[in-house]
Amino acid sequence: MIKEVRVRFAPSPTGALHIGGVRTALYNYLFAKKSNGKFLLRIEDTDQTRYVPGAEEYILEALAWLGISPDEGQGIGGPDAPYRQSERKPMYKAYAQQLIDAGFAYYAFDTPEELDAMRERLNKAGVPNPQYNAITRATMKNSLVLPQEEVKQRLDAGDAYVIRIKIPRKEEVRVNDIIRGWVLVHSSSLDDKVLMKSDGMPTYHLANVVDDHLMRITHVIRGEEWLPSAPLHVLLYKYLGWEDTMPEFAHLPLLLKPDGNGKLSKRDADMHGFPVFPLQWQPAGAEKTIGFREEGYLPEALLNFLAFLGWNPGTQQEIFSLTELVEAFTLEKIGKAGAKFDINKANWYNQHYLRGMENSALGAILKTDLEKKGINTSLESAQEIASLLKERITFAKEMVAEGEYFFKSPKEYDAVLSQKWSAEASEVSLAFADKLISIATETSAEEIKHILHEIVENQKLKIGKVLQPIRILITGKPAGPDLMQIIKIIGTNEASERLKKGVEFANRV
RNA sequence: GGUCCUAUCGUCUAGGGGUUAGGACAUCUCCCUUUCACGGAGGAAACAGGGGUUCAAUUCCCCUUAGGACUACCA
Repeated sequence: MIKEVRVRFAPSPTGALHIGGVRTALYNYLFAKKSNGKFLLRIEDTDQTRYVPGAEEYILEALAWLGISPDEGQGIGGPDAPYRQSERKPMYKAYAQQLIDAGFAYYAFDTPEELDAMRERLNKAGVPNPQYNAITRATMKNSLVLPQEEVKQRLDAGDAYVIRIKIPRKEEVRVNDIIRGWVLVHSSSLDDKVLMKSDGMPTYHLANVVDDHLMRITHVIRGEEWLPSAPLHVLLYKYLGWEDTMPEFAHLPLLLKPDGNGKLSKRDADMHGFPVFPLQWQPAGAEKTIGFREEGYLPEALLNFLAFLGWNPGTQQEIFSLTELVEAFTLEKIGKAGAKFDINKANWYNQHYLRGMENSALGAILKTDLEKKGINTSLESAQEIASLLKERITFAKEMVAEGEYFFKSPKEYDAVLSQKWSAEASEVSLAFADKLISIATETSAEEIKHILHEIVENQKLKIGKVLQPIRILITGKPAGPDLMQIIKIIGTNEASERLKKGVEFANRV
């Protein structure tokens, strides 16, 4: 029987989920579903000082909004609960002890001051990268150099200590990455990383290896920033005796800022005026940050966009539903190089998916948006307006501003009006206004068009000469959906009034 | 500085020893339309540089350059 695929998304609850994290979650989800496996959510909250209330709920809500909720994990439950590392605290200690007993780890009693002093001393001596390693540990206060008696004494006395991994002096460590192939690192460039902190909590390194093993994770799919510590993790699997079941690794290319280089940050996003968080986020006492959801991005658009940032199916198809993504996804097709975050493309995807939305859905959105502005319309009318507007917007929320003229007579007229204005336009507008007031309310857009054309023909004019000025008179804007439809919707009386008022204005200027 | 990763149009990318180096976004032109948008047609636009290997390198190897990540008792 083939082992079930199990992957995890393991964010740390230190704030809102970054969009890069969202993509990592998405790839994990896609891979899990493609393989008929499980997608787990584990909360990595071993740093109690960085814990932010609400962050965990935020993560769950964000994944739910996108439709990539985990199968097991924090907030869902499952066979390996608890899924919050702070609640798994006792388990780590046992494995750390196992490592010490086997001689792969040791106690270190150095104070932060002593560590600083060591680094400073080494810096002065010209060592560019001071490390607690095979060489320097000989000069520090740890169970490798201190007399056994003193170690026991300190331990019994409750002295603060950490547990460090004992990195071998000379050993080639190999990591096989699905995306990058073999990565070789010499152990001499690694340092004796802390495994257990003095507060009794494990560090990420120990916790993620222990949990991934206990949770039977088969593939670790995470950001490239973890690649440098992957050799350490490989060593841990080996020292813990779990080499045979060690998960496979896939280190994802980073999401880069749109201009220049470097990891995409919130600052970059703010500068360019787009979100980095899926949902809005408001830390206690701080300012609210808007998210993709509030900005008006559709989940399917964001997902499609994100999926293509670093991955490509190898075909010409660019539009993929979540189900199609699952079907097409493979880790092998993930690229190696970082991808710049181009919000333009995201907008295009959004526009695309928006156009695919039902008028009824769009109409409902427009109706509530209007209500917020104190304007009431019927759902039918909102739907009709939405159908006219949807081809010319990127976000649903733009409908209110774009279609303002459906509800309000224009307060000002676009400057194009004065250029296009003429005695003929004035005459036609007035004649049209007169006609409009005399016809029945249920007159169709087609008939209204016919009436206008008749007037224009009688004057021996071309429609193009007068239509744009008339449009501006009625809507205030030089562009928009079919004018006759607009007139039909706002009503012939209203249109007539707007025309008269507009003509007066235009002739004055 | 050290370790590791990376390098095809402006951007996301396909491709791969011999191709007119393909697509999408953005951009430009034209068509459609009363306008804008949508849609349609077309254009401009790329293999970082230098060495190898080879009959042949954008593709394989090395170096350079550029960029990035990591370098905490943070994840």
